[in-house]
Amino acid sequence: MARQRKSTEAQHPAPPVEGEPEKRRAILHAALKVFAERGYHGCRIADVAGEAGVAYGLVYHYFRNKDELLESVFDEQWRIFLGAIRSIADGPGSAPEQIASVIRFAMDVFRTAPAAVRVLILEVPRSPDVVRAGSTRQTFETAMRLIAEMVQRGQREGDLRTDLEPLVAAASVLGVLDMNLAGMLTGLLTSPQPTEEDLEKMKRQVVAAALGAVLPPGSPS
Amino acid sequence: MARQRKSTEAQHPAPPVEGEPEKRRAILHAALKVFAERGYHGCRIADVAGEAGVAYGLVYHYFRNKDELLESVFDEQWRIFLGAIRSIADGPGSAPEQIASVIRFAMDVFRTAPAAVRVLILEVPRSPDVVRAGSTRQTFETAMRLIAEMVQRGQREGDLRTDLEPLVAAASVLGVLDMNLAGMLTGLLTSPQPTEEDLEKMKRQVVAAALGAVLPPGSPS
Amino acid sequence: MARQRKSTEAQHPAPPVEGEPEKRRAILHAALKVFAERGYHGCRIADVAGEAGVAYGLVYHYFRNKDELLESVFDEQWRIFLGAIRSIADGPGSAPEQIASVIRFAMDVFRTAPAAVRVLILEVPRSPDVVRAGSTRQTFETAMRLIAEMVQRGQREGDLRTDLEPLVAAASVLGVLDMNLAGMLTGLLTSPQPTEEDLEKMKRQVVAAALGAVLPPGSPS
Amino acid sequence: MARQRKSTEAQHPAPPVEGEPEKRRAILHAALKVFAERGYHGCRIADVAGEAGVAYGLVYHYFRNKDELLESVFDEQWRIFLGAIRSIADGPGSAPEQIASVIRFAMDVFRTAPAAVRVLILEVPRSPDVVRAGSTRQTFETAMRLIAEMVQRGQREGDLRTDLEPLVAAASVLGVLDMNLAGMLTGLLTSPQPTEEDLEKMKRQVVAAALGAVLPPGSPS
DNA sequence: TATGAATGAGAGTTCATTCAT
DNA sequence: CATGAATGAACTCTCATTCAT
Repeated sequence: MARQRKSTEAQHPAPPVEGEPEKRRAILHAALKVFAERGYHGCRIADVAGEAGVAYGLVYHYFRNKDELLESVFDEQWRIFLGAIRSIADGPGSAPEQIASVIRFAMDVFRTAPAAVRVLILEVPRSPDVVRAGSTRQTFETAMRLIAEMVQRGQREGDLRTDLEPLVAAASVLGVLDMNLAGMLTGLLTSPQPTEEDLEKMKRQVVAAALGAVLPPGSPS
Repeated sequence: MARQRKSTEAQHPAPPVEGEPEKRRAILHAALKVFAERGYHGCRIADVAGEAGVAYGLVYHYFRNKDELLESVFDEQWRIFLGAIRSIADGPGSAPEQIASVIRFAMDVFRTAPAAVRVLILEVPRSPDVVRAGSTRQTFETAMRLIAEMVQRGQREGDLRTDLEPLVAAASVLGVLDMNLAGMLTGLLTSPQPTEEDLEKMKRQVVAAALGAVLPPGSPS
Repeated sequence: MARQRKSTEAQHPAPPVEGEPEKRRAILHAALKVFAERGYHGCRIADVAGEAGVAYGLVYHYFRNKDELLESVFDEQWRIFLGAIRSIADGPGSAPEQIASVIRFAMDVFRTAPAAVRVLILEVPRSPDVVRAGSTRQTFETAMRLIAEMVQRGQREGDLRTDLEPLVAAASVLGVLDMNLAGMLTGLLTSPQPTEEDLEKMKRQVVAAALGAVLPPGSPS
Repeated sequence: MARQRKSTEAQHPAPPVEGEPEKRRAILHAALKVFAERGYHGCRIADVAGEAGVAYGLVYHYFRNKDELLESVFDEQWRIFLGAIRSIADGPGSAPEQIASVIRFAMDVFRTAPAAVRVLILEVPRSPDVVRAGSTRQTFETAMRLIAEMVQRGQREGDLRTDLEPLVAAASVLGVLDMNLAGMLTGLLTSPQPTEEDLEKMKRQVVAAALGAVLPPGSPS
């Protein structure tokens, strides 16, 4: 299982798939960048091709159409995130510790690849139905369900509060993560180019808030 | 002071401003609906005009262009939400109680006007920069700051945990709310047309999760 | 004959017709101004109404449509010019002297009402066929023919060269006038706001050039 | 020096620039025709594309927008005229002879390419400011200045009257040419499809009139 | 593979004109 | 007379997609 990643370290840019044409990678990479900068509708095929240093028509050689291109971008990014979640879930630690790891992973990725995070956080849930309904939607739900399973285990083991349905708890954890990342991206919570120290402080707080939402009311932090 | 609203009950559709032309209202109302259904880019002026039962050009009689129209929609919806938050902040109750009231208000609005919520939650951040950067952005930040002030008071009075910066705490509360609403809108957390009972249950859980994120670790629910 | 003008002095703005509604005049006056500033296609009914300080629809009360409005503007201005030419033609003086008077009159008008000249010189031929084909065209041709008649008399009386057909001679005279006025309007021949002295010098030269075109080759200036 | 033209013969349609895409030429050619027929505002991009037998969007592949397209048409036509003037100026002959050549050249072009002349004479000075202010304006002024330089030489050499400023003299020459061409175009001076003989007669007369405007008063024709 | 010319449906915007008051 | 809301046809420009080379 070459794609299985055991480490939870942020890994960007995406893993080079052996045998994948170099220009295809370039296009995908450019798409991520342009997409992050301009959003789904503001990003034109011409921009992507230009950014990739590739001819117009080549994009259509590798991708059926715009939607497929962008869905590929989503998928790739999510696959990475999903892989990390799976690794964490399969690894050791109590449910709260695993949830904290997931949050930390996401915050770490933000440090090295804010563009990717911007796409995942801000654009995914806001793309047209074609994309939303496709594999991306499924992938997003998968992430949610993986977290929900963690929660379920935590509830069984008495580490997490039981008055929240697992999916609601998972949504709450991801919501805390999402909105804080959005706040960082838009410069509301940190300066647009935060220092390492800023990021560490944010990481601690976001972990604390996310766990607070799902820990049993009387439990110590 | 007719505009001052003391109740936190959901109030939709938007208050009729006296002297405002009826057709302008119709256009605004139609825009909200079409916008919620199709998103910013999927919604064409022709659709709005059609939905409002009004001639194409009239939209341009009342609004300079598409951006301004949609910004007006945003503003109106946010103003309502903001008004509610202000009323709650100015009213009685401890910080945690006030925060719970804000969440409950938003969940109540969802019951009566899911389209409005869909627009606020899913569409606002995906809109083009013109809109994002305009008054909408400001309005959103204002909401965040109002919650942050509530948090600050709660921290002073010993009701809320002090290890979170107020803005981070506010982002976390809104994140929990946002992601759960998004989950309801997309049918992930509830059926697309949830029953009253479903909604009540969701409301309780979301309030619990949001408060959990900001209450002191050892405090009872 | 109140409209018959014996003097060749520039008379602007146009003569108030008794019984003509004041607002109609205002509209006509505004149309001349806006038209001169923005040209036929750049001039919108809204601009004219705004400039006249009058409601939108009132323009359509007094004029059937845009073409008729602008044709009225043309007509009025040309009627003035035509009236002057007729006065001159009916008055004393040899053909060359009369032609010189026509040129001087036009140059004088430019001094007091450049907007009117701009419309007559630059806008008439660029207008849509409806206008060109209408009374304006006729009026323009009338002016040409009046000059041609002057030329004819001059040829009979031995004051003007006979190797030019009268209409060609007339076109040449008007051409010299037209292009020099255009050069003044665009700032190519004089500064955009020429002094009195500049204008006097231009007047002398234009008269000299125009006459040169039609005088017999060997005649003294 | 392929582009250098020593002959003053009318050369239309425009010279094929090697390496220029065929369809670009077709569009430019169609634009000249449609433009001449309908004028700047009456000519729609769809018409041009249709006339060129080309898809709508291709026009925008080669030209940024309508203004740029039409400015290109202007420029090309003027460049040809300008080239001819330069050739004449650089060639032999006294100033009056050169001026006569310029007039004859223009009249010859009219015979072979009335559309081009219509555009240059009737449309250029009447286009929107964007165009007027662009390179076209400059080109027009260049033509004027070239003639003015001819005049200046003629004045120095005693062939032309000295009581006219060179630019005024140039404007007068071009004015005679312009108004007579306009008269021919509109059918006022000749039938709309004049015979060769008509044209020859017109040519002689226009040359005579134009020279008359600038020759010393007492000089023989 | 790779290129970029070519296509054309679609959307936003303008503005002359009408009409109820 | 006077107003300005209401209408909708027309036109420019964009951009995803195709295709010949």
